[in-house]
Amino acid sequence: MSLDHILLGLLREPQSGYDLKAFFDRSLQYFWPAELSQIYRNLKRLERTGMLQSKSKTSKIGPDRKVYSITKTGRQELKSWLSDRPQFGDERFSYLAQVFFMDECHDISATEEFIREMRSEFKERITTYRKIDKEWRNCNSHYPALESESGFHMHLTLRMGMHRMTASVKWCDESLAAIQERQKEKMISPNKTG
Amino acid sequence: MSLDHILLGLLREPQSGYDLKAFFDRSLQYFWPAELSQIYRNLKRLERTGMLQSKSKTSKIGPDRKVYSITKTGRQELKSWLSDRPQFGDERFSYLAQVFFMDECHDISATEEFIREMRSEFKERITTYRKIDKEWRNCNSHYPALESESGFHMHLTLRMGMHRMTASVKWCDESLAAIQERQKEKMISPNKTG
DNA sequence: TGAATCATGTAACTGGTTACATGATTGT
DNA sequence: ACAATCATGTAACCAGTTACATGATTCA
Repeated sequence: MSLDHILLGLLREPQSGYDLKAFFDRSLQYFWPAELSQIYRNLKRLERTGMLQSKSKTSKIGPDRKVYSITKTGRQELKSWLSDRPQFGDERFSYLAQVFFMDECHDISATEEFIREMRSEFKERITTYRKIDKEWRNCNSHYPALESESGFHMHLTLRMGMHRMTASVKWCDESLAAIQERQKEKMISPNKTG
Repeated sequence: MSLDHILLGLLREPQSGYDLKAFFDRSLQYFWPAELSQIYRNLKRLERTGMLQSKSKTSKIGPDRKVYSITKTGRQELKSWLSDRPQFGDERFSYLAQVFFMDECHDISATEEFIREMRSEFKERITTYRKIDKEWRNCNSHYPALESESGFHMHLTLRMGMHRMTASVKWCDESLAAIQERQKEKMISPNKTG
């Protein structure tokens, strides 16, 4: 179960559930979104099973917080997950399913508009990833060098995001061009399509 | 809920649950995997809510099958889903989470091996997508022209898969090169990393 | 004093997986 | 006769979402 392992990974630095949520929303959410309610639930279970321990801490800012940190058992479990083979085959993309069936609309300009919206989302992601990269550079002077080990691996996932989003934008352009090309052809030699 | 809508989309051609599962495994599974048990459950609900209707058909090969087809209400629901804006923000990739935390292993060659396995999976996907493309070409002489409307949209999603998998392979090569580069540097001027 | 936000949670629900049950048909 | 596979399902479970409850703290 990935969320459990992600929490273990993040809790090498002791943190509260609230802090963890903030971190998810700043970076991890792009490959593993999580809701606060679920984070709290899983933290509880991980403590019950001995993977985590917690203590209440009063803080200058805001009410008391429950700070979790990883135990020896937890670290073992984390390592065992990391030495698993890469886990594929669970990816779901609603928006691709939408494209797949969009001929039902019998209106190619609907597809065009849809792809333009996809394009702008992908572009925005690239900007966001660049911003995150800058933030991390500011926090850690070694980042993204291999010597700052954690930084290096975090950087790798960001690069994957950039590669994929760039490819996705290229796909949008290719698709929009194909649509326009074929519409031109149609105007010259019209054909039944319905 | 995407699975419901995907089933509606597929059932423009009347089919049984078993047939649908076969189709999922041949193509859709790459952006929306589904188990038989869940397909049957959702088909039942879609019939109860008037989106689908079914009739038993005896077949020459094998036992009776329950063939579902879409109703007017179902088609309306399908169209309303297709005219929604693209739905983002639900994507989950366990293997990227694994990379993100892999520094915990303190063993860069583990990362290397992991990325090599990713690479071979991505390569395999490209081959698979090409195979599917060929199959579809054989089934429909118009494919992937815009005139064969459904074919065109199906082709678009395949192209997205190819773009993304190609980009992912490039990421693997870039990452492996970075690791090797940095290991060379280390051998010349060794540094503490733990 | 009252709104915003910090912080932790619970309950009900929906979506998806795994394991199992059942029985017909086909091929050896 | 037996195994494989065709075909439909149920039950128990696990993961994730949405809506709501609670109360402290901060700031205008």
